[in-house]
Amino acid sequence: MSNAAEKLEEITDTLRKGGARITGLRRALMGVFLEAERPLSVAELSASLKKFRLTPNKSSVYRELDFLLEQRLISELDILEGMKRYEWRHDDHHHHHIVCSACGTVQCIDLCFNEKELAEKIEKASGFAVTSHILEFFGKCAACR
Amino acid sequence: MSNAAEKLEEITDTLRKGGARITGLRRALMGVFLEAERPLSVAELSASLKKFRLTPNKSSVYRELDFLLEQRLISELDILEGMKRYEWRHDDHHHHHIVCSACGTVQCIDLCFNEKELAEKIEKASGFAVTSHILEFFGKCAACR
DNA sequence: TTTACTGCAAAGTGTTTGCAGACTA
DNA sequence: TAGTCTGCAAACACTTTGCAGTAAA
Repeated sequence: MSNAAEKLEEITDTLRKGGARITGLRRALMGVFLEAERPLSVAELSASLKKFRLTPNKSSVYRELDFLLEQRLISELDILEGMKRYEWRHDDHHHHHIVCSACGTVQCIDLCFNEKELAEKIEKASGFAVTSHILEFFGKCAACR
Repeated sequence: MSNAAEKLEEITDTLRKGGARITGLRRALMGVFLEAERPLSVAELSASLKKFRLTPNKSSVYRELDFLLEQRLISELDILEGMKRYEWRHDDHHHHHIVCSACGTVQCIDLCFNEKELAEKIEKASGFAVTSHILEFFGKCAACR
């Protein structure tokens, strides 16, 4: 399906209207993100970019990630790895992750858990106003078991 | 209450029997942890140690944390801060945290949420065997609102 | 042509390691 | 005394920054 390609064109148009330029790195990075179904580390992103015959400097990658974060096109994830991961904000769809402690892979999962109820309880009990949360599971993936 | 002091003596005895030595840093660090009711960063730990007139080298602190982790006396927490936090394993009591994005403080909270049920669902759906999880809330604490 | 973006090198964090010396038991 | 622990300095991994040059529109 060319759904990803269409989406990419739509986004680049918007970005251009905002004064941004669509460089090879930018287009390629967005392409990688749009196809990925899990959060990627900077190392994984750089590796994927090689498929586009791009070997950008790591500072460019970090700067591009900052840009995409500012545009709220991707989000940042930090889970006990000593490095961050980034994932496309597909329709801003909230979800959680399962992290395999054997192979290190991070996958996305949909879950319904009583988050609103919990946030209310917390606010009543401690006066803490919850604005967001993270819920991540660790264990062994099917392949590693 | 001298509960903490008693507990400390009990632990040091056990550690000594295991061949470990109870140095000033070790005793002080355990003291800080036993009194803390929230996860502490290395910087916070070092600051607290000054109260015991101790200004240990940071590598000693990290090594001591490794030791306490090995002994399963503390646990490690990693949440979008670019640094780790450590907390005493009070009776190995599982709990979660609320992180204030204004002042950066991390507090512990007790919660009952359907974690076992969720783990089962995940296993059925993806074959992923869940062994642990983290659930952290972000927002503004009562003092910062 | 304008100015957003890039590469390079250097610096900044948080953390780890090797080694010689200090201190607990 | 024996062996664990410590301080120091240097190295580490990941990330950020300054600056001069490149390229998108």
